[in-house]
Amino acid sequence: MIQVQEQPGRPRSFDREEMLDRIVDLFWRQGFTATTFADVERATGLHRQSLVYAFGGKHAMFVDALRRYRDRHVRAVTGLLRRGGSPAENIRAAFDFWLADARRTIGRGCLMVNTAGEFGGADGDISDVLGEATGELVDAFAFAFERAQSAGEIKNNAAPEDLARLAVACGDGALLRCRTERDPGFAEVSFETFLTTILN
Amino acid sequence: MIQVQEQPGRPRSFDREEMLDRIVDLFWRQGFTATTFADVERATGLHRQSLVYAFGGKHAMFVDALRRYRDRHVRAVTGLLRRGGSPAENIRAAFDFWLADARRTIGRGCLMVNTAGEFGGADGDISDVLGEATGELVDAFAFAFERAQSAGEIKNNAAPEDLARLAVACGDGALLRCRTERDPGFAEVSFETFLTTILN
DNA sequence: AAGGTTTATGAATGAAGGTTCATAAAATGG
DNA sequence: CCATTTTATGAACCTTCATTCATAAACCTT
Repeated sequence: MIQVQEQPGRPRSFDREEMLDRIVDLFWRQGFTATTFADVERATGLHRQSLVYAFGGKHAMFVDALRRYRDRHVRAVTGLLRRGGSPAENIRAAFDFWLADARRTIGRGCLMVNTAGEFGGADGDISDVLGEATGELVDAFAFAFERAQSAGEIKNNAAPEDLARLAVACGDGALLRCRTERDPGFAEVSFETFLTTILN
Repeated sequence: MIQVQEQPGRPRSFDREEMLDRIVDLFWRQGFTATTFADVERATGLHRQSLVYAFGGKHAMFVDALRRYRDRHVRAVTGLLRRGGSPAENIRAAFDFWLADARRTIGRGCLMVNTAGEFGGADGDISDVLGEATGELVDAFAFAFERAQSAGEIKNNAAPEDLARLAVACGDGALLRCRTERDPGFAEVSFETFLTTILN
């Protein structure tokens, strides 16, 4: 059971959130099935049972990690897209964020993308997180594209939601390539070509 | 050991290629790790040891399946792109092929994309097949884009190789979405938007 | 200080799954 | 027809791995 230290009892000797970050990295690198409890023990320095107490089993732990990844990475991008100022600049900033992330995490790609490939629609909890994250991303891009069109920053007159889907498809596909290749060059070129083609 | 029936001996009672097609479907649906030998036995109706004789273990079997998928699906697309006639039409035909495939194989996406997400660069044999397939695809798109530019069929003057990478990123990202969602609408919109934006 | 509650640690459990062994069957060649 | 080779089938094996049990430790409340 997942406990939250409301009742008296021995206090937790570690920072749950910090450990969750390490677990995110682990799943990000290895995927769900390839990651064993022994791996998590090694990465966190915690005992197996402590992990169960804190996160409640491997599957629940993974869903937690996925949600945290969404909070840290996906919502960072949507935040950029929903800023004020120039929407075209925000769109560029979103892709730049992805690129910076890719350069910092060589060989990992995107946990959402990797998980989609590994599970597909087989697992309900996981599909929910993936679907929500994609929806948030598409909505944020659509918001920015609509503003960009209104402001006359882009000529392309396709529906903002359609442009948004194309942007997400391009992003996901490029980040997938960042998982198999150690060189983010594919993503750099894809993004740059997308931006110069769509923006202006 | 993988044998080829050159020496005398009891002949194989099944069609190896036909069974490989069923195995491709299985891995395509479930991925590598989630697919068990019992699953393969069920899908093929063969005995476990017969599978080992014919394909040589789970890993080798998967690599075989991946190569077959490349032959059947990836090279179908590159074939379209390398046809004579209108390169713009060929490019559209490539995306149409992907769409038709997606409609026929709901919830599966693309085996190459799924595998990239599941393994990343962890496995040498698999990475080789994935890398080769991506390379062939990018080259074929670049070939078509270059011809399209020369023929004046598209205005976009970005480097053909760059447009090719963008096309592949868009394709992969959309097919990934076809794995998590049962509706290929995301891919339809992404492709259509890409084509109307890039082609003329 | 004592009871209750939560965490820490070590060990055991039990199932799942890929691989291998062993024997029978079916074909070819001399 | 016998030897050899390959496939077919059933069973056993052995590792891996997630889960659970059991006991000690730490903290809060009364």
